[in-house]
Amino acid sequence: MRTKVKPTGAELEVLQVLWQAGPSTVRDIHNALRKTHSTGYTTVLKIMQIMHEKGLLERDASARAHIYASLVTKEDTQGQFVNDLVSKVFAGSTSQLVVRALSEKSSKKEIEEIRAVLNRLEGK
Amino acid sequence: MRTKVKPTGAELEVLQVLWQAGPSTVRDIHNALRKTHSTGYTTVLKIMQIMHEKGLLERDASARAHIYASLVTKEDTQGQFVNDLVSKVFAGSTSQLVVRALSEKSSKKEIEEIRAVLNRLEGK
DNA sequence: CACAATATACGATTTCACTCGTAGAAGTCA
DNA sequence: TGACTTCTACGAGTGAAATCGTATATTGTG
Repeated sequence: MRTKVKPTGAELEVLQVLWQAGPSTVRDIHNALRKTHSTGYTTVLKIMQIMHEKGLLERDASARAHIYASLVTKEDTQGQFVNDLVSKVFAGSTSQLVVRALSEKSSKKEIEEIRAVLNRLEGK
Repeated sequence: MRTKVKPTGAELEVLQVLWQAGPSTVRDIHNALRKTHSTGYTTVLKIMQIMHEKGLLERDASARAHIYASLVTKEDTQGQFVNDLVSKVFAGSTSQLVVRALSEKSSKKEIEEIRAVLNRLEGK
């Protein structure tokens, strides 16, 4: 059963860091995001608190600096976004999404990667 | 050159109707949306006025009931959403998006459709 | 012509995402 | 201990999206 909560843009960025770095403090996340963004510390704190309320993150509050961890996987979340896009923009057709994705950007390397995925799926 | 304005959710629904039905009045759009939604007439009107201001729609105001038409194509708009998703959720990797899309839903028919697209892109 | 129906225009409201400032608790260290 | 630093909690403000009510103009109809 998949989570019903779809992360917002800012929440997604927090999740990206957590997926990559594992359980982290607000300070950790803020430092990671600082490299590309200019959001204040308390902003990140607030977002993570809300994510905790929503059930996106779990929190270990035993230390002074709470440690947050993601409760949703990268795969599930990506799937959520894909399904949402397919239903809202592509009338439910996954293949239409793929067609559009391929005609937007299509390096030879990516096309080969995708062909390999297809072969794997069909081989079963 | 592609438009920079990304339609919102409600705006997208108006566009879907316009792409399918061609130039229409607010009444037309509202009737079409009524089947699945329960938004009031003036809500649709307001949204379309804003879309006109944003440059998403053109408007023929010569008759009393203005006739609106889309200024953006379905293909460009779909591409906008796909590119946005790829950059925000898939770290810029189109193939990762495709992989995820295929593992979410993958009927045999859709896989074949996608393979056909790949063949066309690669020049066979 | 007068009335009802229907159009646009405009503004107010609500909700949500995001932002940040400030207060106060809890550690750090000279 | 006292002065900093670094946490969390909390509330408030901003802006965008979406909603709808009301006013006013125009059209059609009896």
